Amino acid sequence: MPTERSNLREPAIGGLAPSQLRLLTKVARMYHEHGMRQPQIAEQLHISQPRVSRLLKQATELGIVRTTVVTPSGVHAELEERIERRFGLRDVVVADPGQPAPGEQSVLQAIGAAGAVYLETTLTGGDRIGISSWSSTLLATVDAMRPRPTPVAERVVQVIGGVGNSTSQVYATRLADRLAILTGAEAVFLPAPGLASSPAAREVLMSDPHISDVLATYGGLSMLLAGLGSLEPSPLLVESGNAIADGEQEALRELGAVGDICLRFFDEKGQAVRSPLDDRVLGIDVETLRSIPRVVAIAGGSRKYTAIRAALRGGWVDVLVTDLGVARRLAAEPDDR
Amino acid sequence: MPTERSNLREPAIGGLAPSQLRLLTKVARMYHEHGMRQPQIAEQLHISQPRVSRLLKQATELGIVRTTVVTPSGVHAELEERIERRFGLRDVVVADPGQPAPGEQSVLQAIGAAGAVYLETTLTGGDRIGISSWSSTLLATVDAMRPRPTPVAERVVQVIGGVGNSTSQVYATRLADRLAILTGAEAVFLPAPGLASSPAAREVLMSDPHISDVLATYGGLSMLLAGLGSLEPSPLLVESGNAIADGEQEALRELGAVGDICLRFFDEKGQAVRSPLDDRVLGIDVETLRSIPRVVAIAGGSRKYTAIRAALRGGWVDVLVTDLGVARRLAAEPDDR
DNA sequence: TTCACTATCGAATAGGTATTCAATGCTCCA
DNA sequence: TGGAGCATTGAATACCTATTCGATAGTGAA
Repeated sequence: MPTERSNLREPAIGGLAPSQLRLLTKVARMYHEHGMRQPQIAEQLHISQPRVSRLLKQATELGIVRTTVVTPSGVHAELEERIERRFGLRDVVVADPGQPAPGEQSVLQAIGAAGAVYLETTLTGGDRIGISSWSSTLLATVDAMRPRPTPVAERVVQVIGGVGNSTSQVYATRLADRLAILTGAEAVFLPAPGLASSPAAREVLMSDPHISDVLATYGGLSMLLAGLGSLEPSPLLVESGNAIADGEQEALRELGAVGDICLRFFDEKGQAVRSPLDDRVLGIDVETLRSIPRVVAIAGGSRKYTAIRAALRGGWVDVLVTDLGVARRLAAEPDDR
Repeated sequence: MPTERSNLREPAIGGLAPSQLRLLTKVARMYHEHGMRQPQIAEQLHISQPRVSRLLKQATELGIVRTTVVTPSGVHAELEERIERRFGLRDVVVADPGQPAPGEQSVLQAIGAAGAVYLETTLTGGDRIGISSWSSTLLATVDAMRPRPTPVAERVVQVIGGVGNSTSQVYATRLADRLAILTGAEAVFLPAPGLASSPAAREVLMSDPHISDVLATYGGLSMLLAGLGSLEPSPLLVESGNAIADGEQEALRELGAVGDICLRFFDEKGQAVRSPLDDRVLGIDVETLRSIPRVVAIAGGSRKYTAIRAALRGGWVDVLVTDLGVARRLAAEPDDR
């Protein structure tokens, strides 16, 4: 098959003579269909290995070799990519509750499972994880995780105090505890309410070494696992004794707040909303939060849509785990950047 | 690297959890479509480079990533021209499976890839495409298409209802859906069975506005993408629950039918064969079908030879994408016009 | 013919990927 | 409960591929 003479007039498809095309297809077949290595092909055709490489490249450019990725049904790769691009996220995971109009419970379960898988595959060791507590979404996530015998994280730190009465405070630390057990990490609790009764009370608490020591660890976090709060009443918040009084919620809404991450509120555009509440929150501050390399938000359900969108717009989040419904709406958002 | 597998069904969820599939697809797209290097992907997804390599390998094995070598047009130019002239076609594309005696799977892949290239090069925008569903050939075609950044078609319309059980009905719409996504077009589905249980049932269905609205769009199609059916049992038809009962097939054969396009049957000479079935088919009718400016048939394999020849003789088709074996036989046909 | 320019080629090697290997976890059976 | 056997993992690395770079040949103008 070696060389042909350079024919004068040939139809020339793609700017190339058919003889060239035949060589291209031949090499492409040997490589892609017969699995031959380039040196083998080179030897058989009496050409050099770099030449084979160049021919293959050319064949790909000309579309003679085409590689396609078929998205299996039930996987929403395009959707995820669109959201990643639109909001500049590192990773998006879309969980499919598998029902046309899923209830909150199904959504919770779906994103919980997806979040768990995400953590299981991406926590490989050494991470210092912050976890915002009291979110039923995070609870669902942690519940769906399988215990790892080998430590896959160094430390799990509670970045927000407990909320509400002492019962739910316990519950808040439980989340951090569970995650720590599951990942084999050391757990660091924040033995304090998430919301002090006054700025002064917060100062007092923060001067307690038990607490300040914990706060000092926030700077070294490599990852934050957070739920997103919406300013609609959430079942859990209500249950846990209305951490944020109705009046305060109202005030926040009037300031334009639509949601929060770790009790730091933001408006529709994702801009931080300052409020008197800020000085009573016992937890990670905005600056430290934003300096964490990987902030993973797990949140879904139409009730939280506005909050999720705002969090993405404001760049509060690097990785989002959400449900199909929210994902579709996010993907349909006009690009406002 | 053995490529030979009798993988005749859908994307092949090889007993894997959806979350696994999701990751496979994600990695595959990052690598093959976005051209990212493995270390990059590893970093972004917080997994190790060897893992990325293994995931890619697995994705290839599962058929999520498929690489095909397409015969560039022009290699078989003479053959193509001869068939065009003999049967008065607008265009013929001959795909070379590249093996002396290719199995159905190789033929499928070859003509699928060739069909994909044909579509990619001839769809330039504004087309309203009808697509006949449930054809494994069309599936192979759509699977081999690369996504286009700009929309190249206006609308993709399903011109035949689904066939068989509800599972394969979904599968039928998926084909239209995929094509719509790939071309950036709006998808219009026909939410109905392709074959009603009785003429009366068909009437009822057709009076449903969801369905009649779709039927009304058939008149404006600028192009039809169709498979060709032969009256030999096809693996897919059998699998999807014998849409056409054996007895009916037999009856059709006795009427002289050798094949169909969109469930409209024709005999050896390409003449339409009227049968009781006609009044049960929910899809495009013969007259509308024949008025479509460009009917592209993608079909190959010796099993379908008689049907293909008949379709050409009857002038059902303007463009044919087929395999080398069929092409050679077609070119050797005596001119009987 | 000569010269300048460009295209093409292969040796060397940089770059990227797949595999090996040892460690560890899981499953199943005694 | 213990442990044999199999599966999975990432670090190290062998392997394979793509690119660089200098050499050579073709091309066209003077």
